Amino acid sequence: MLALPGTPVRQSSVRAHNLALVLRQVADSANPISRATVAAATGLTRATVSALVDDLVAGGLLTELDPPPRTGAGRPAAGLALAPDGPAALGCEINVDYLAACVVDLTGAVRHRLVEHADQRPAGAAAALAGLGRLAARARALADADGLPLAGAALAVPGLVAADGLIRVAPNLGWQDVDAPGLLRHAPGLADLPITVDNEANLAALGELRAGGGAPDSFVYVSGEIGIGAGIVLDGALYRGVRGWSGEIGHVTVHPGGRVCRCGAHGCLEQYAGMEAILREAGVPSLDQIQAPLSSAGTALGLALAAVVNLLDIDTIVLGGIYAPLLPWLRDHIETELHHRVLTAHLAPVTLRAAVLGPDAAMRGAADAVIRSVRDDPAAWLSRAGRL
Amino acid sequence: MLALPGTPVRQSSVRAHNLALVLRQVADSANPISRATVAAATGLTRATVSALVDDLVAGGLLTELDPPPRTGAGRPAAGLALAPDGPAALGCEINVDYLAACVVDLTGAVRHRLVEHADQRPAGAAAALAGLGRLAARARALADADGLPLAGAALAVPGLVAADGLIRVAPNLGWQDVDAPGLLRHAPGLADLPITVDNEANLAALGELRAGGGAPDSFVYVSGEIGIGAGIVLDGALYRGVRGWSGEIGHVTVHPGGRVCRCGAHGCLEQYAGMEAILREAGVPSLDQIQAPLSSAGTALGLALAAVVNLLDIDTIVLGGIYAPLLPWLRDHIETELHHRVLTAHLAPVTLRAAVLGPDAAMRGAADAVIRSVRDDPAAWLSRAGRL
DNA sequence: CCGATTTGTTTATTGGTTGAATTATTTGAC
DNA sequence: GTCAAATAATTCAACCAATAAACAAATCGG
Repeated sequence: MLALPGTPVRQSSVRAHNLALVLRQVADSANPISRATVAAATGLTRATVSALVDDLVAGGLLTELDPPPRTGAGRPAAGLALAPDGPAALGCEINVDYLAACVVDLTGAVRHRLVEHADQRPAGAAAALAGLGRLAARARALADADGLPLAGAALAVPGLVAADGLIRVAPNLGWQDVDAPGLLRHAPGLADLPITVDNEANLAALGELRAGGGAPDSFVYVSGEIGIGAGIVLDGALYRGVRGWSGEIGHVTVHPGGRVCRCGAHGCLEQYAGMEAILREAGVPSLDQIQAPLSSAGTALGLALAAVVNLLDIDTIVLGGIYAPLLPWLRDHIETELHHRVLTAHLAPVTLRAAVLGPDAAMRGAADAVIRSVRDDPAAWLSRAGRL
Repeated sequence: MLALPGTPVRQSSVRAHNLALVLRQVADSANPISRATVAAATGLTRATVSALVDDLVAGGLLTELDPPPRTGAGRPAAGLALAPDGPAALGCEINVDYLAACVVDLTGAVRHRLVEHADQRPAGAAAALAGLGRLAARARALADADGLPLAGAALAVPGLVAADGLIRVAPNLGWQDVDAPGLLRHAPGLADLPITVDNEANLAALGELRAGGGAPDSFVYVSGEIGIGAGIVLDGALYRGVRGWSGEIGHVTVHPGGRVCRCGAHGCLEQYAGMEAILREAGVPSLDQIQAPLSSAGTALGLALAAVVNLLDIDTIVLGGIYAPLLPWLRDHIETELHHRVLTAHLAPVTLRAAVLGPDAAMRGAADAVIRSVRDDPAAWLSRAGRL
């Protein structure tokens, strides 16, 4: 995608697109890759690729490495790879019982990781965001020490986030209408960085898209915590919805007329498959006693996921949060419902997978979102880097 | 969108993009519009716009009209508008009890419309497609008489269609694995035209997107017939799903453990809000006696639509097929469920609307899909027209 | 040591947009 | 009735980016 529809295209947009194309080709290659290979893979000329690579190297996004092992006759290739000292990202997360921040470099490697366990509910939003600001400042200092320039910061929160970053509701934190970007803009660690705020499940889904061992480019990520959220990835891009509130699978009805939910409705998934529901039914949480509640949780999840698959024709479901370790006990129940209720189940299978990133998924996804924005539009970074 | 991500961009793609940009600007304007206005609106130079318009006029996509009423001093503008004699499209539909074809010109006007009522089930797929071929031939003759070149044909069918146009299942026709494009390619009226096949609800949704009085660019179109399908439009584009089978809302569970559906599952929406379900409960179809079944149909619909809104954060639902005329009796029941079950209902309203196109929606949408493809990529038509 | 081979760079050409100058056509003022 | 102002559209030189083809660099195999 070169330009948004509705915007004119000039020659510079061509260059911007092709810079991104070359960068992506290098990023997607496991090993260092030569200019000639990039040219062959993209369809651009070797001359053009050389010129583009020059810009990317000058801008600190690519580095030239020792050539890969020789393979035959001819001049040896110069290896290209993402610059480990290129623009890095600050990924942050606020959740009910912890604050976290991490620094991820352009190659996707986690350079630093800071976590502060503490219940965030008593002190309120302002205190939590102030605490996060301090954590971010520490992370930033570590990045500075490594000589890493920061391209931006992203924050994952368990709630509904508007397009401008305003947190409209975070039920499990008890927050409402919190201006997170406004409060963070003055934090010492974040003062001059572009900050984005997004829903925790959305960002975790992005994290899986990037890091997940061969995640397909359309899937649904289900994040099971106290609440249940989902991140919907369609054709390799997060689908946020008209107002940014997509993925509220926790409030899909699975038993009309069933238990009352915190949201006021009856029979929401959250009341049958949320963490509290499972623990409530289990009593003492030994593995044996958790079998029965997991059966009803799995069935409820399967019911809701069947609706997702029927509506969206998704072929992969990734379970994260508490569901990832529980998947062996949930799988049969979920798959029974999927097979039974998905119209196309007999035409093509639906894959059910556990998330690979674990509890860091949202924070990693937040950082990845920033890294991805640089990788997707290197021209913007180059002109920004030129101005600094 | 200039090029698919992953493809290189050359100067010719710039031209293709800007041709589409100019054409869209003219198409979206209610009145004839001048080159200067297009330039101002798009951000392109007047010189560039002139050059692009020259190509579009030469290719038969635009025509120059008398200027709009004068407004002040200065040379009067030449009015530009879509050419009514430009490339037209053949829209076709096969449904349980009729065949239909229409010719729609570049401006979106329906030039011809042919419908043949007859139950298509007894004779089988080959006979139905042969009948459609004859109908298409008649439509094509009418287009030829008007001097309209045809850009392509699209066919709407009530079933699951694979990416290559193969009809995998059409439950209400009793079809399975029908190679519609293959059978139609040899029909006299369609011999040399590119043919696409798509699901009826998908195409009807596209029709509403174009024709619908101010349809927003993300909505769900629900097509109520014997079966219930949905077309999902996200950000102005049809979302088809990984395999093209999205929108199967008819088989979303609304009463787990409820009535057995034709698909084998229990409690599918179709069993509570499908045409047969409504008529079965109503007995004699007088308006008074239909109140009670509409109440349970509306509630079931609301339940399924609440899931759609919770998952996709859609703010508009368009009801078509039998639901359009029944909306006054359904509205309260649907809205009650939406208000009760949509997590974000109190933050932003969900609009419920009847379709404006009526029973022709799918056929119109089929034609519109072809017209849209020309409008979205005029460069392709120009080079094709040049070769002919 | 020399030809074959592959990588990367240089150079002239081409396609397409831009910006400024130019031409065309009208309104309004004197 | 003529001229100045205003707006629309076209022409033309300059520029930017990609291309193609020739060229330079570096290695292997004999």
